[in-house]
Amino acid sequence: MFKAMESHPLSAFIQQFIPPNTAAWDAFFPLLSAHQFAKGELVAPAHVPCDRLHFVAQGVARHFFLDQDHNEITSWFSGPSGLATDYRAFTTGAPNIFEIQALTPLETYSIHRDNLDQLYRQYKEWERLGRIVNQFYLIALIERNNGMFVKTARQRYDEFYDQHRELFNLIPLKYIASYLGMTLETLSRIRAEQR
Amino acid sequence: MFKAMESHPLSAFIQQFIPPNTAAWDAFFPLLSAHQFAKGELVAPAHVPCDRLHFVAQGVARHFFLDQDHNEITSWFSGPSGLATDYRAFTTGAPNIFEIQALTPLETYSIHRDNLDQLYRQYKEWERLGRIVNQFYLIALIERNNGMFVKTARQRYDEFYDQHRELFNLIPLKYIASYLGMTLETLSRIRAEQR
DNA sequence: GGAAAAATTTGATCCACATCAAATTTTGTG
DNA sequence: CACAAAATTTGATGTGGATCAAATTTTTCC
Repeated sequence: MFKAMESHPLSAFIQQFIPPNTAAWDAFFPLLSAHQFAKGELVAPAHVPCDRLHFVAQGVARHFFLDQDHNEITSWFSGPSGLATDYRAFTTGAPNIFEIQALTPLETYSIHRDNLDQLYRQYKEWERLGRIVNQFYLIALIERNNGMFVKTARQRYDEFYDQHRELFNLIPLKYIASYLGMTLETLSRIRAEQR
Repeated sequence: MFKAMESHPLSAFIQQFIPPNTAAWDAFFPLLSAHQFAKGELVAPAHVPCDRLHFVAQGVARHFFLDQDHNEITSWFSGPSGLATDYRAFTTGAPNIFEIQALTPLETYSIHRDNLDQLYRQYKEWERLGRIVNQFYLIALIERNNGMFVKTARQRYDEFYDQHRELFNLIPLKYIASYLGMTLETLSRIRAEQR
């Protein structure tokens, strides 16, 4: 399927954890399906059990859910090497609460839950990769949490801007405002006073 | 050290993931140290690299950090089977940002990072346990995050009260207020209008 | 290229919750 | 027990950011 396995879009990511050309390595790639999503398309519809884990190879997606007033709240952005899946739904089998939308043309590779479970069972290296990826996201979330309460809208914007300058001019500000827990108007005013 | 391994305070927890009386099971218990902390005591001081993972056996601890104005922000509570460690510091080797304080007399068992790494390397079952524990906390945090922004102070209180009634009358309200992202006064007024 | 749609800005007003201050109740301790 | 310290409540006032309403700019796409 891929002549040179090393050239698969996910190789660089996996290689951080699993040595190439081992059994654990080779077992993975044949299990992947490739997907393309147009800008605006949904990777998975809401309220449906979700059994594929999508790795982003190209593009940016946002995770969002609907609050009690049916406003869309953006909770995460995923770029290359990120995951475009409601992780809770995928791991627990519960229905999707989060929807994932392509914000640019999006290219993903997905693996079915059963196949991933199989990898976990068969290869210690995959358990390890799973542990480390979970750890990575856990720590990222702890940091995001920290003081989302404590910081002013201004501070949250400044930190996000420093970290993710590349997203501005690529995706609409309304999603960034939502992710940062403020209205579009507040974000606009913060950016105006900057200039 | 423990005559009947099954009676160790962590047995019930570990048993969910690892079958008793296997090599992976037996390897664990001799690596633990027991600790006692008095009410108010710190499990680990801030800004010091932290190399032991503490499992709570008895009591309640809080995780907190200092914001830019040197206010203590409570970010998590740990009861029995919970972890009383700055997980980020423990896993990455970075200095502690979070401090952990015993809110009641606290009993923990701790394992050194090197020994845990050893278990991970030696036993697939431990990699698996690590993966699942990470997954569990990740999902818990995703749920906490969800809409901490979106919900009113009132809603956050109601949900927390339903989930953790046992903490009220056990620990001071100021820590709960901080965890819920509101002032002590606001929490008090919410509780007053309830009655 | 030009009209429609989407995104962004700007302005006026409002409110949930913070802040500051003090009284009251509860808890811990010599 | 007593009293000092800590916790909680209650009151008065202030404010960051929400909400509502348009105007303006940018993007999309026929």
